[in-house]
This record gives sequence, structure tokens and C-alpha cells, in this order.
Amino acid sequence: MPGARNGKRSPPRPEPAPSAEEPEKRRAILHAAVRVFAEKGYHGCRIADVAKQAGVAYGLVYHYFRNKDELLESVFAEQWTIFINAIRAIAEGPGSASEHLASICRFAVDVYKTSPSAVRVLLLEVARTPNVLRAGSTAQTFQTAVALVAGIVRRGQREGDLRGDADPTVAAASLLGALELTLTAAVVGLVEGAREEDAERLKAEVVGFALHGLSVRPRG
Amino acid sequence: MPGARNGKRSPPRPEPAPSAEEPEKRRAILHAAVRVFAEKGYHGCRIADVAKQAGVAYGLVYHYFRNKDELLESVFAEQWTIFINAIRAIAEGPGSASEHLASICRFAVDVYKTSPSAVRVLLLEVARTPNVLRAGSTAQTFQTAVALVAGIVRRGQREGDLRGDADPTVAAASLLGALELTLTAAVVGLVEGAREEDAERLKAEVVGFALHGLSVRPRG
Amino acid sequence: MPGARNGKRSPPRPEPAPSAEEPEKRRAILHAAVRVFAEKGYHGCRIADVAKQAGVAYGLVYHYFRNKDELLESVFAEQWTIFINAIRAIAEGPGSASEHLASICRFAVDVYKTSPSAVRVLLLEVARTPNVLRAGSTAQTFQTAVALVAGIVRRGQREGDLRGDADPTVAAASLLGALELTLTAAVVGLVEGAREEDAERLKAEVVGFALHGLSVRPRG
Amino acid sequence: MPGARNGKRSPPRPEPAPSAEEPEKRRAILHAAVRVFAEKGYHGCRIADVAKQAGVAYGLVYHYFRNKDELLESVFAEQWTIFINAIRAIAEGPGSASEHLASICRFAVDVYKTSPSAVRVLLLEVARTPNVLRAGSTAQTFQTAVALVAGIVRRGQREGDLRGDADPTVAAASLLGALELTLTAAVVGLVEGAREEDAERLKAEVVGFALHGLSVRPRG
DNA sequence: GATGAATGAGGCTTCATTCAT
DNA sequence: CATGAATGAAGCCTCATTCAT
Repeated sequence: MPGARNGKRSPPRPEPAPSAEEPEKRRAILHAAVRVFAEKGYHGCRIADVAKQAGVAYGLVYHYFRNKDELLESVFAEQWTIFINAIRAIAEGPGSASEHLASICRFAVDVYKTSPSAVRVLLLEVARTPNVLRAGSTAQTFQTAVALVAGIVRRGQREGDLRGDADPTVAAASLLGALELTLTAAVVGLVEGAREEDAERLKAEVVGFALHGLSVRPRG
Repeated sequence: MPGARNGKRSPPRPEPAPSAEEPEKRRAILHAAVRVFAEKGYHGCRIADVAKQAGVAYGLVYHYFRNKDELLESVFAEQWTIFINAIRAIAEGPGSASEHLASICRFAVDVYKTSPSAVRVLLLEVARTPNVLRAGSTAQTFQTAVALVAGIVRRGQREGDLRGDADPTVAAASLLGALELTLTAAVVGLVEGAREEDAERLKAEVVGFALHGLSVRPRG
Repeated sequence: MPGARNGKRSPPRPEPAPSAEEPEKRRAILHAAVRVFAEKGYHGCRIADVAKQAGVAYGLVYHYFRNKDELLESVFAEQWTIFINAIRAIAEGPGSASEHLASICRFAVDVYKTSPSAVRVLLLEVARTPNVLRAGSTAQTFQTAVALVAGIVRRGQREGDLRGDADPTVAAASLLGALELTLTAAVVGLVEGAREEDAERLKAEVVGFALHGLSVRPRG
Repeated sequence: MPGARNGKRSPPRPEPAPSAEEPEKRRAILHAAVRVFAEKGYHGCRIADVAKQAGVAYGLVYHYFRNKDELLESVFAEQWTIFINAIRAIAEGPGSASEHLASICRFAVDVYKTSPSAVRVLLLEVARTPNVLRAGSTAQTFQTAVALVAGIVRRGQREGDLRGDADPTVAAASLLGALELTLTAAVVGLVEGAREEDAERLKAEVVGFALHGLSVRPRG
């Protein structure tokens, strides 16, 4: 889950501080959960699988997490935190709003290239989980991401960089959605995206779509 | 799940022919499945819930469907069929590619307004389902939808209506993705979308995003 | 669990009406639960054991009872109902208060002779269960039993049959307690109580204790 | 768990000698076990709870006790030892058998007033424990208590103080049973017993019941 | 002695599926 | 067609016990 390295801008490593406190095995469990979760989805993800994948005993999962929901909530939170930190770092960095949006797209594709499972969790499982989860912190984190992107859009509109007649929130959702389904298509195999050059192409495509749309004619 | 009625174009009713054969209760079960499925997701959707929701006896579900997977596969198929038929009808109708894409967006938003649960199933459940399903006809149907939209894009490119440098498949995925997450945001409440005028605004926003992107500057 | 047949008075069969509604297997489960519960106590009583003992499938227990607590609560309720109905029948029958108390003692010993496990459940598990249960209907039923006996005592006091200076509630608790621990001693083997003549002796002993105490001297 | 201080006779402090050897934390664990055990019963009593209640580390419990059974067996033994020592001291002291029985009742009520949880353990948990325990020293200790009281009764019969036609063992069980359920009723709240004067009343009631029974008429 | 992380068997509960009526 | 009782495998969670530090 490295930062993007794409010749334009390289967002900082946005990993949550691996607090010296955090036990190694807790982290192992969390990582394992990401993989299993990504592969089987929320309900298909069995604690036994996670434990096995993490190489720890069944019971240890419950030493560190109250129950399955809390574990998966943690997975969500962590993944979103990484993504949100990246967005925030990008937003606070130099460059125009357009460039920021482009960087976000590139970052997402880069992360996908490195650890597709993380992206699957990040993008495919949101809002697809039982209400318990949706009611929790996950929903808020999701909204935070949208809000951050919307903030960038708003700034771009103020600075004359982006279309002023677009609703920032809808725009943010649209951009993230385009990103998501494109990556989904890659995950599913509809689109090539694994090789280095494919990834570069994907980035360009999504950025192009988000910034310029499909029409050849200027709006008006 | 009526066609859109939006002053521009009204796609035909794309419901699968309610073959005189189909028993009323089978249909009731299918409808109930859509609702429950949409509300609880694949694994959260219990046969008992569907039966209760449909107002039929437990065992009857197994009279009409071999098992849970087949039931949900049917739900998918039916929903996608409706959507695909609509896309196909639009694609075969008069108008430029741009107009077709716009119509597709409007149709989706209209359907969402009428039966959000159908949209949830349609859009949110695709990638979450166990592999059994993904390997089945569902995946193909999903790909069919993408392919149809990609076809429209391709035609638009030939006719000089749409940007020629865009990958049609990625473009199709992006458009559907933007559509999806915008509606998701509406479902989740991030964006207003329930009232008539909100729906109209959503349509315009998504269409604008898909056709013109966010940038004020023409690409070049 | 027949009525007593002891030459003095024969209380009516106080079984709860075997409502034509009640499924046979539900009853089988309940009976099995009594036995297993009595043998292993609340926590030692595994659902699997009950199911096996009842000769039904594991899951059927959950068809008829929401969960383990509800099952055991039902066991309690049923047992207490039987006992309370007997007490009530005795209390409403002819005879002095002293005779009623004696009948209650005899009834208890008789039931014990017939189905010791029922008595174990009835007497040994009360107030020894997790708070969930104690908070439930069980506690109230227990109090009902005490109250009924206290009522008999009160009447005896009015009619000059029983000591007027005794607190009816404490007296009722004492009587039931003497009954309980005597039967417990029988259950545990401290006291002979299985054979017919042993049972008769037990009855006489307890009745004697409850009515006349141990002292040779009249209280003064 | 002090001796009774009730104006009539004050049994000696029957605590087991706190051998200078016994580590302070071992004692803390034992005391904590009494409380937790009393509150939750055998199976509801988790080692973790005991450790927390005692304010010691999880593993330390296993440093002092081989396993859960041994811990609880120790609790039982200690509690019974206290009670049995008290009975023995009373039995060996001066006074008639009637007075001895009365003293035992008063002692029990006094202990209850001071530490209800100890009484709960003492009285309520005997017959509920898994067979392992019942087979162990606990059962014997319980029988010892009954035997001691029965011995007092026997002496009273020899000395013409108590009814000669009563079975000493049944009488002992009855007396202890009356005591138990009366205190249970107090624990459960059916009867007032917390205040000083309530306790005094309880004592008088139970003693009256045990010695004179409920009947106004002399037996015969 | 003292700590608490680590282990894993055991029990409760759910729910897809079958089947007799 | 329709019903719902019956089945049992599968997964979550607890908690006694061990062990390295």
C-alpha cells in the first residue's frame, strides 16, 4: 500500500502510525482479515479463516476484538483511514484542484495495483454490509471521504479551476464511483489493469473521464 | 419500475413478459426477494424472511426455486434484464450517443426514485456475492450491461459525438460507477434525492459529470 | 406425577391441560429437559443432551423454544404450575389448615417418589440460576407458592388452628424449606426415601416437624 | 463472618487459623471466589471474574489452585468449615439441646446478616454442583453438618428435651432446610431481614418453627 | 511469585434444505 | 400446489488452561 509513484506527485505514506503499543499479532489478524474479507465478503468471512490466515489461534481473535463486527469495523476503519489520510495529504499539498483530483485517482489505482484486496474491501464492501456496520463509524468515515473530495471540488470552483455549476457532493460521489467501478471492472477482469502499463492507462482514462467527461463538445 | 417520464424521452416498459404461465405466488416470492435482498444483502437474506415478506409458506419457495442461489440468481437476472432491456431500447432508439447516455442516466435515477431497493440490488450487490454467483449468469449479465454502454460509446466515437481517445469499456464502467455511487449517496442520505426536483437535479448532475467532466478547461 | 394416594386425602391431578394444540414433540423436549436439567443442573444441561434424550433433532428444540433460557424457563414454569395447582387444589378443598399443610407435604413426597427429577428441578434449582432466570417469571411463581402456603397459614391462625404469633410468610418458607432439604437429603442418599414405607415415614416426619416442631415442651 | 453477638450466647470465632504461611493473595482470591461464586453460581463463576474481583493477575489463580474445581472446592470447604466449627463449638458448649439448636439458628442468621454471599454459597450451592464436586469432600462436609445437628437432636431426645419419635437425621435436615429457605426468602426479598430488628425477628421465627412447629395443639 | 498473551475444545444458535401431509 | 415441522451442518463465541517472560 505504498504511495503513488507516477512522475507527477508522490503522496506521503499514509499508514496509521504503527503505535509501538500495537501487538504484532493484532496487526497480523487485521491484515489477515483484510485479505479474507476482500476475498469472501462480509458474511463469507469466517473467523476461523482469519485466524488460520494470520497464523494464530482461534481464540486470539477474541482477545483483541470483541466480536466479528468489531473486527471488520476495524478493518474498514483502517482501510478508510489510509485512504482518507492520502486524500488529506494530497489536498493539503501544492497544486490546483484538478491536479489534486487526478492525484487521488492515481493513488487509488496505485494502491489497487499493490494490494487489490485492500481496494476490494475499501470500495466493494462499503454500504453493502449489515446495518449494524453501516450505523457505525464506517458510514461516517465514508462520508468523510466524500466530504474531503467535495471540499477539493469546492475549492476548484472558487479558484475557477472546476465547473462552478456542479454540486460538489454529487461530483465527489461521481468521481469516487467512476473510480470504484473501473477498478471493479479490473478486479473482475473486464478491463486489463494488472500490468504496469495497464495501470498507467487506467489512471489516464479515469482522470480524463472525471475531468473532461466523454463529450467532445464543450458544455453550453 | 416504470419507464422515465421526464419530458425528454420515455424509454419503453422493459419488464420481462409476465408470461401467462407464471404463477402469481412465484412472482410474489421474487418481488419479496428483491426487497429483502436489497435490505439485507446476499447472506443476510434468509429464505424465511422472503417467504414471510411474500406472504407464502416456507416450503413454497423451494417449490419454485431449486435453492437460495437460484432464487437470488433469478432476482439478479430479472433486475438486470429490466435494466439491460432499457439500455437496449434506448440504444436502438433515435438520438445521438450523448443523448443515449443521458437517457440511461435518467432512466436509472427514475427507477431509483420509484423502487430504490431494486437499484440497490442492481448496483450494490454485484461484486459482493459468493463466487458461485459471480461465476453464473449474473457476471455475464453485468458484463453485458457494460458492453452495451461501451457499444454506445463506441458509436459516439465513430460519429464524432464522443471523445475518440477514451477506452469505451473503461468509459462505460466509469459512467455506471458514477451513477452507482451517486445513487448510493442518495440511498445513504448523503445527497437529497427523494423529492421530484431533487431527482431532476441528480439526473442533470450525473449527466453533466459524465459528458463534460469537472474541468472548466477543454482537454488538450 | 400422580396425585397423592395416602389414605387421608387425594389431591386432584394438577397437570396443566395437555391442550390438544401442543405438539407431541414439544412435550417430549420439555420432558427431556426436565430430566437432563435435573441431572446436570442449569449450566450442565446441554441442548444436545436434551435433543438426544427427547429423540429429536438438534434444531427442533429451537423450533419450539427461542433459546436455552426460554426452554428452561418453560421447564420451571411447568413444574411450578403443577405444584402450585396442587397447593391451590388442596387449599380450596375441605379440611383444616393443619390438614392442608400436611397434605402439601405428603403431595411433595409423593411426587418425589414418582419422579425425583421433577422434584430436583422444582426444589433444587430455584434461586440457583443466573439472574436472567431469576428475574423472569420463575421468581414470581416461586413467590406465588410461598404466598399460597402463607395464605393457608393465615387462615389457620384466624381459625385458631395454627399458632397466631408466627409470621405467615416465614412459616411458609420454613415449611417449604424443611420439605426441600429433607427431600434433598433423600436425593443425596442421606436418608432412605425410595421405598414405599420410607416415603410414608418421610411424610410423617416432615408433617410432624412442621406442625409440632422438635421440642417436647409446649411453647410458653 | 463474625460470631453471633446476640445477648444469649456468643459462639467463638470459628475461622480456620490464618496460617502465617498463607499468602495474602491466595486469601484475596479465595474471598473473591466466595463473592463471585455466590453471585453467579458454579458455572457462571469465571476465573477471570475471580481474578478481577481479587485484583490479581489472571494466571495467579492457577498458581495457587490447580484448577477451577479445586478453587471452588476450597471455597466450599472453607465455608463449611466455618459453619461446622461453629456448630461443633455450640454443641460442645453448655446448654440443653433445644438451646443448642436455637443457637445454631441464630448463628446462621447472624452470619447471613454480615455476609449474605457466604450464606448463599453455603446453603444454595450444595446440590447444584457437578458430580465431580459432589463426590468430593464437599458432600462429606455437608453430611457432616447434618450429622452434627442430628447428634444434637439425638442427645436432646436422650435427655428428654426433644421429641423422641423424630428421626434425628430428618429432623436435622428439616431444621437446616427451614433455615435455608427462610434466608433464601430474605435474600430474594420476600421477607425483610437486613435491618437489625428484622434479623432478630427472623431468628425468633425460625427457632419457634423448629422447636414448636405451627400447630397450636400438642401432638398426640 | 506475578503477569497476561495464547490456545482450542465445547456449546449455543442459525438457517438452508428436505419431507410427510 | 401448499404447508410448516424436522433435520443437521456450520459458524460464532466463551472460557478453562497453559506458557513464556
